[in-house]
This record gives sequence, C-alpha cells and structure tokens, in this order.
Amino acid sequence: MTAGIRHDDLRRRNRGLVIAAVRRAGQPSRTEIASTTRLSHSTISAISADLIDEGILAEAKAGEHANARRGRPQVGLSLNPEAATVIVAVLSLNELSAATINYSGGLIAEESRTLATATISRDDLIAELVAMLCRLTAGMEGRARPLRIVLAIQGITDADARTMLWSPITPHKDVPFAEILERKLGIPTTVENDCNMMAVALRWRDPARYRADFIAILLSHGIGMGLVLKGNLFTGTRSSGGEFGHVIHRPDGALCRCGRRGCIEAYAGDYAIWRNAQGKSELSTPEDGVQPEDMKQLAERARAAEGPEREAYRKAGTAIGYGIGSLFALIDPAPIAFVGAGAAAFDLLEPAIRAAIAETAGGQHSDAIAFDTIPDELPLIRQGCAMRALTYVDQEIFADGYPASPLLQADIA
Amino acid sequence: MTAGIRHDDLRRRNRGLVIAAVRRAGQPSRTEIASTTRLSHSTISAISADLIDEGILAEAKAGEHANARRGRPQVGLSLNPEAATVIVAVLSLNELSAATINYSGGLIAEESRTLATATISRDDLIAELVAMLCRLTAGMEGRARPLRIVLAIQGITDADARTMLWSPITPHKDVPFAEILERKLGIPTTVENDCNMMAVALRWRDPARYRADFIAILLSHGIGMGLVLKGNLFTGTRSSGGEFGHVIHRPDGALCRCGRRGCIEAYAGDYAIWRNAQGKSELSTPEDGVQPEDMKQLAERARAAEGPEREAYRKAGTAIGYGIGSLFALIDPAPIAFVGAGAAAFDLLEPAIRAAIAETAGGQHSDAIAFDTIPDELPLIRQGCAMRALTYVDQEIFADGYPASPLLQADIA
DNA sequence: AAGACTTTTTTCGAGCCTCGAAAAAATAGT
DNA sequence: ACTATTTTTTCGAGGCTCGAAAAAAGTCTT
Repeated sequence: MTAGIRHDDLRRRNRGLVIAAVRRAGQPSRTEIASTTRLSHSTISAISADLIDEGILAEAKAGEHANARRGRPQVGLSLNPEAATVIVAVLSLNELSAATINYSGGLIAEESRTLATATISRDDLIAELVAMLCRLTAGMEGRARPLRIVLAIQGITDADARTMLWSPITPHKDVPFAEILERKLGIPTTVENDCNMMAVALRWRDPARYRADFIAILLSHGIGMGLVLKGNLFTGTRSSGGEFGHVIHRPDGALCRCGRRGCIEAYAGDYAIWRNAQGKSELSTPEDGVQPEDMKQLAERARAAEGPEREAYRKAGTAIGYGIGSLFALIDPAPIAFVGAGAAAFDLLEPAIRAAIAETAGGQHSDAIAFDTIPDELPLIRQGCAMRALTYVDQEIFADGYPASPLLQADIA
Repeated sequence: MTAGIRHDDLRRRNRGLVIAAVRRAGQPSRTEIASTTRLSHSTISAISADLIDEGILAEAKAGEHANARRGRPQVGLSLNPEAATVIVAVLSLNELSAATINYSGGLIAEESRTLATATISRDDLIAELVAMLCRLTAGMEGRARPLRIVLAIQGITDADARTMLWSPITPHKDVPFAEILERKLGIPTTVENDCNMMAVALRWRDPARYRADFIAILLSHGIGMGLVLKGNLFTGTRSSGGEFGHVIHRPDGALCRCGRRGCIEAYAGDYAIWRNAQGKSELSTPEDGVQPEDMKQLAERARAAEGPEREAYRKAGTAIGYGIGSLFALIDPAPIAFVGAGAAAFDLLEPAIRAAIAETAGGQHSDAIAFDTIPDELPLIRQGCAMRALTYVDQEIFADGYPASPLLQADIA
C-alpha cells in the first residue's frame, strides 16, 4: 500500500522540485522558483545554496539580465552543464544513432550508422550498439561518466522499460537491452518506445500546447502512438502500450503486417497506402521495401489528380480518423501531433480524418481538434530520450542530496 | 505547476494514510498500521491518539481478539461509525434511490421509488431528488449531519463531477445536480458516472482480484464502462469519460441510440440484441421499451436452439470482444467484470467475445483473461458511491485535523 | 555623488514533525 | 511470583519549513 511520508522525503521532494523548476524555466531567479513551487523564500534560498555547493546549479553571470528594474537585481539560476552526462540512443529501421548529452541538455558528441536491422543477427545487433556507446563514452570518467542511458526503439518494451519485447524492424524478440548495457557499461539504462519519447519531447518543446493531454502519432511504415493523459505519459500496465496502429478498424478487413486483419496500420501504414494505390488486394502480403522516395512520389500523384493514389490516402485517413474517434470516446479530445515522413502527406489525409472523427462519439467538436505535423521524427525522439534521462538524474540522483552521491563527493575533496 | 510540500502537509497526508489503513483493514492494530504505512510506531501512536481524541477512530473492546499470543495484546483500531454521515443516491432508468450511510459504511436509512425518468420534467426530476434527500436527512443535525452527497447517474458528467452533461435515461441535458443539491441541502456533492462507481466498489469488494488494473462493463439497455488503471479510476479529461459503448465497431454499421452508426452499443445493447433477434434491419430505430423480462425470454430461446436469437447474442459478443481487444491494444489485458442484467446471458456472449478478442492485438493471451459476472448492478453502484463519499470525508475533511472542523469542535465543548 | 528607495536574497529563531531508544504496559508461560 | 514477550507510549534529538528581520545590490532623485 501507499507509503507514508517521512521527514527526509520532504527535503528530497522539494530539492527535486527546485531542480525541475530550473530545468523548465531555464534561468529563473530564486524569487520565481519560490512562486512556482509555492515554497517560502527561505526554503528556496537554503535548497539552492546546497545545490550550488554541490555543483548541480550555477548562478548566472551578473551582466546577463537586461531588464534594469529598480531594486536588487534577480540572479538567474541555471543548470550546471558539467554536473552530469547522459547517453541517448535510437534504434530505428536500418539506422542506429547515439549521442552524449550534458546536464543542461547540450550535445557533447554523436554518432550514427546504417545497419541492416531486418537481417542482422541478434549478437551483432547488440555488439554494434555496445560498441557505439563504448566509443562515445571512451575517456569519460569521474564526474563526466554518464549517469543514465535511454534507448528508444520502434516497438514494444516491457513495463519496467528494460527489455524490447517486440519490434517491427527486427525479427529478434525479448532482447534485454537494459540488462546488457548495464553489464557492459555499468550505467543504469531504460528502453523506451519511440513514440512515447516523441510525446515527452513535445511537452518540453511547447508546454503551452502540449500540456496535460495530447497525442503524438507516428506515421511511417507502421503507425505508432504516444499518449499523455493528465500530465503523465500513458503506458500499458505490462508493456509500453499504446499500440494504436493495431486497434481494429474493420473486423476481418485488410491484412496487417502483424498477421491480423483490419488493424488501422493495415490501411494507414506506408505499405498499406502503397498497396492500395497499386490496386493490389487488401489481403496481399504487406511489402517491406516501400521507400520514403516511393511515398513521396505517391503523394505527388495523389495531389495531382483524383485516382487510386488519392483514394488510398483517403482510406488511410478514414482508418486513422475512426481510430482517433474511438480513442476520443474513451478519453476526451486533445491536440494531436502527426510525426514522421507520413506527416508530409497530411494534407491528403486530413479531410478523411476529420470526416471520420465527425462520425464518432468524440466528434462533436471535430472542427476544434488541433492537428500539428512534424515530418522529422528523429530529433524529436532524441530530445525525448534526453529529457527522460536528465529528469531521471534530477529526481532520482540529484534530489537525494549530497552524501548519497559518491561521484560528487570526490569533487569536494 | 506542482506545488511544494510544506511542513503541515506532512501531517495531513500521514493522518490520511492512517485513516485509509483503518478503512481498508477493518480493525488493524497500531503495529499493523505502522508496517503498512512504513511510518514509525511513535508516529502512528501520536496520530492515532489524535484521531481517537477527535472521535474519528475508536479502540476495539479488549475481549474481541481471540488469538491469545504471548506479549501485550494488540488493540484493534476501527472507524467510529458515528464520526460522520454521508448520503448516496442513484438515478437510473425509471428509478431513484438514496440512502444515508454512517462513517464505517453501515446503512442508516434508505428510500427508493419509481419515476418515469424518460418523460418527467426537468423541474420535477430535481424536486423528487431534493425531496427524497430532505426526507432522509430530516433531523440529522450536528455531527450526524451528512458531510457529503454522491449521486450516481447513468450517463456523462463533467470532469469536476458537478453536472450531468447527458444521460440516456432522460432528455434533459446539463443538469447541475451538484450545485442544486449544495444550495438546497448545504452539503458538498459530486455527480458520478454509475460505471465508475461500480469499478470503485469492485476494488473494495475484492482488492486481491481488482487491484491496479481492471475493467467493469455494464450490460443493460446501453453499454457502459468503468476503468481502473494503475490503481486510479480513469476518467476523461473533460468528462467522466469511458464511453466504451460508443467506440465504433463497424464504420457505417448498425444504427445506435446516439444517432451515430456502428457503435458497440448498436450491437450489444439490449435494444440491439432485441432488434437483431427480431430480424429487423440494423438501421431501424432503436426501441426504448425492451423490458428485462423480454430479454430473459430472448436468452432462453437462444439457449434452447440455434436461430436468430442466438445469432443476435453472437453479434453482441463479437462487438464487445473487438471493443475489448482494441482497448487491450492501447492498455494491457486486465480482469473484466460484466455487470448488470445482460451479464445473466454471459454464457451466450462469452464464446464470441473470446473469439473476437483473439482476432485483435490484445488477444495473444485471450484464454487467460479473467471474466466475472455480477447480474445486479445497483448494490455495486451504491457501495461505490458510499466508498467514494467516505474516502472524501477521510482525506479532505478528517485528514486536515481538528481545528478545521467546526462540527467536531462543537463536540468537545 | 550621496542618500533614498526598491527588490531580492540571506539569516535566524520558532514551531512542527518524525524518528529511534528507552520505558511502560499488558499478557502468557513457568 | 517472576520472567519472557510483544505492543504501545514517552521523550529527547534532529531536520525541515516558515515568517520576520536584516543584509545586499542595484536604481532613482536631488
């Protein structure tokens, strides 16, 4: 059952709150922090003094604030970029990339390479990943040693974010990436779904728009979704959840890559749009080799004239729209970001999406539902991973206070 | 943004925790409470002494514990039934009922009456409700004065649980029941969806089975759902949410009571099963007058022999199954309780439900999904309302400590 | 340029809260 | 009657947050 609050939890939570306020606001003064956290000035003063002593926060240089008001000038607090380091890695179709990131979110180094993910052996896949991360972290010791790895994958992870249960980009299942990386590199690791990381990133990029409730939908070869509800990333109870692409659109409908029939993806995934545009049967085997370039041309033809291409996009939009509508019957309408190469053809999808939503229970206000499109998913996924890794450091390591962190201890001596 | 924890919040939360522990366990000793809350014995001792002083908790009589172990015997703590009173009311098709409940959940008094909900005027509906609650609370003053009303309705409420936005049982919309009752009776009120209250009740009835994640589905004239995810009742962001009955099963399919087409309810609601069994078109207007007795006979005929009746149940099961499967694609499989008169015909639905789930993404483990049936929904709804009202009193009133409560103040003088 | 004014930040003592250790209480065994 | 055992209370210590007051660091005014 729920645990009680002990006295020392209090400090920990309030330290975490101060760190979070600084990460969010960028360079807030102590006064600003006091007002956002509703803690007293004295408390903020004490906590921030500790955090500065520990090298987690830093005071901004005096000259930086331009707004010359009367009174003692506010001193901005910022994250000390050198307080920590984290690693992000993204495994996607035929590509592996990774980067080291400093505590304030800045890029230190990055690397990426193409990889035949569909055919590579399990051991080679793991070896490539480990090797890349070893190269990136070579020479980073002491305080520069990364405190956290976040690996984003296309596919499903377990609820503890430790194992890739299944992925469309590789035949290998149940790969315990977190355990492997922790053993090889000695750095705590989580494995996250790429769409969930997109959602996390959107919250940081535009908190005004993507605040408490919103949806990120990835349109690419497959269809993925990241869902934020009441300010929390929504994950399944046993897995990363949110398999929006495999919600059933039409029972006994088109054949999906997953082997089932009638999934949304079987109408709206790249391969499905392609299949429909070619006039092939909806029951024909999904093709893996549809290239982004193919899709671009397909979209061009669809824009140019009425025809099977346009019809294929219409069907895709309808499937997505009904899916969103069903989701809206369970939760309430929220802003939606369409991410990925498929979002470049959003103009072709939108009318059908809106029309389908209007047919559903969530559709009373279908005109008011806001859509955004973001064609390039990789930067978004990376940013999400980085923020996830950094907030972990914020809350699970730095909030705990000095003596608990041997790495920092060394710094004082 | 998130508020900091102040020093006095600490006591409030820990008091709430102790009260919750007692409500859950029934008659735990201080030692047990200390171990479930993980607070120290001294803290529990201090808090429970306060709570006993305030008349919220009471020590059990000495002789009640039979297990004669060595050492000082444990003293059970229990809720003082007279610490407070709450009211529950349930508005359902053609029936209004209400009860007063004491602090330990016992029934004090109840009343119910039939009401032509479909045709009654808005003012009369409100007047009936107010009158019933006034009768029930007559003479309850001082400490006996109810501290909370929870009204359950079939239909949708706003996110603040103050207004009935829409209900299938009455044409009246946007009825601000909470405001009305607060003005007329002066008691804080919330308006809740009936299926959500069913879910709340299941958690209290069988916490081992219905713990963190489960689903309650109401099968009656319409189809409703209450969803608990990660230990929290899941509601929409702007409304009570969970309109499972209006998730689309087949685009452009059967005509639903809500005016749209292809909703799950349009296949699985009583009226839909009836319509299909009669061989009527799926686009024919839903009939309101299908009686429970009719459905019983329909089920009998379906059990007796293959025919349109059995087929109608099969279609209903398929719709429900696909709906559950789509839900399972977004969240993970969880135990499901089927509640209501329709659950009495669950034997007719189950094969089709399981077959449909197996066709969906959530269906890998469709055999393992646990189903329960509970034919009588009213007691469940009531219990849910009672627990909701009481935990409100626990956490929002009694956790705050003595001086804040003028009603209790009077008791000391 | 000096003093007045304003705003931010720090300091300091008070008041709570939880905790651990020790004491007290209450009962069963011997 | 005395010991062992377990529960509960008591008590002092240590921390934390808070409000008020003081200190700090500027701008504005004359």
